Amino acid sequence: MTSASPVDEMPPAALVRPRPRGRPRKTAEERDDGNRRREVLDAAARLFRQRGFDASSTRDIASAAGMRSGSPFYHFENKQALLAAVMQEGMRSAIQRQNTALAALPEGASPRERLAALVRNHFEVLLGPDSDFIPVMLYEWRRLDADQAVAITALKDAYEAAWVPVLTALHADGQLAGDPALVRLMVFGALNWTVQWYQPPGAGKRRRRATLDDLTHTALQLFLKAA
Amino acid sequence: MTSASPVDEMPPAALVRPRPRGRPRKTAEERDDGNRRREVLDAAARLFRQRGFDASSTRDIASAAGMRSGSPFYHFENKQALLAAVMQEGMRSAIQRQNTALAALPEGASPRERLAALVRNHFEVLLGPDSDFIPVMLYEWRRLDADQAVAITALKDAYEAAWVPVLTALHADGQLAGDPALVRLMVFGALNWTVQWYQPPGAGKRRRRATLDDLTHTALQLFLKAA
DNA sequence: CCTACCGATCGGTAGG
DNA sequence: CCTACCGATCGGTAGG
Repeated sequence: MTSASPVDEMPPAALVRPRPRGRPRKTAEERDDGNRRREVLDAAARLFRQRGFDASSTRDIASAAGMRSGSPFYHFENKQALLAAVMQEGMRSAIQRQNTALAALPEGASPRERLAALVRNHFEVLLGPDSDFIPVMLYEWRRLDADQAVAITALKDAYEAAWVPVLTALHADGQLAGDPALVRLMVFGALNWTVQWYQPPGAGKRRRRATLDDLTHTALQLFLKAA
Repeated sequence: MTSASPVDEMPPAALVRPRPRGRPRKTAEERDDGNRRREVLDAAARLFRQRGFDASSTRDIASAAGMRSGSPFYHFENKQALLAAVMQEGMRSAIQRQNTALAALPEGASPRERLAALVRNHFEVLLGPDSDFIPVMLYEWRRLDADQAVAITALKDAYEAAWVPVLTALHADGQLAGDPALVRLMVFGALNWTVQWYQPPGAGKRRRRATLDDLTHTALQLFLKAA
């Protein structure tokens, strides 16, 4: 700009007149710092997923969280750290859900039943409610720096570790064919790619759309040999 | 900027002294417009794949093609049109390769052999030499406008159309299980996701890395039932 | 295709 | 967390 726009960040006139210290008062709960941080995180996750990291400005995120443009930087050092936080929160939540899903299985659950639980939970994490975080992790890897990538990779490895014994058992049992390392990557590919095309069965349903149970069933049919 | 940088686009001093009309003369072949356009396209594909669309500036692309910053706009109306051109060129080439691969099959090739040819060709298109175009198409969809998306979708549908009868035949034959529409999407997911992790067997091979034949073999093992 | 720019937007910050 | 702002970069263009 040749001369910085003088009304760049002026608040609405209604707010500036009786000098209400910037913003309407929030309740104690809303003003809690951790809470506001969480709102920034949620807004960032949603925008990063919808438009991508680079196409989401920190101003967009601030606005979506009901803040002024500079305020996200009170909670996060920079935009990249916000991205890393979205990914970390996504993985933390995903690992927790996965542990819960596995713990809910009956004692002597078969490898097949275990895989069904893992796949179903994975679809929930990718496509269910509050599912913006993990897709961001899957599709915005490149924006992390080396240190951040290491930290997130550790979480991702922890998440995937639960799959290894299940896939190994199925392979040993003849229900899953092919080099297990490559098979695991391809299975995750088939599952993760749903983010690109899946649309939940909403109100405007011309044809019947697939549910997450449908996806799970189809995936198991596709991958596993014996019934 | 408060005052536009005055040396913003100055050429190197060596070029400015005896006034050689900006640039060293190119040979007739290099000066051909279609050729230069192709160089822009190739540079854009490579950068869009490596860094993503938004993270690749038109200046980066110009520089990679040996041009000044404004020159890509002589060949393409804007950056988005350049992206669409990358995708179109990718699909044009992919469809041509696929037709060639199918035509090379023996007369009575089985559905299994046909699938192997399709999968192997798909890996070539995704991961082989000159494979920047299709990954860009897969991962930069969101940057297209509605009209561009329609045009590219038509090409993508044409490419995928060749798979449908093969998958249908395998399903009818009991070699492929699950709802064919969902199965097709999951198969493409498993294949397309390789872009995220596959690294070709290069010089620095600690362990032996998978070849495209390995990937093809594993994919068929994973998806198909009977031997 | 280069030169020489422009207007807009963006990430980020000092100070309160 | 808001105010008011900065420096940098970016897509794009007129004219040659």
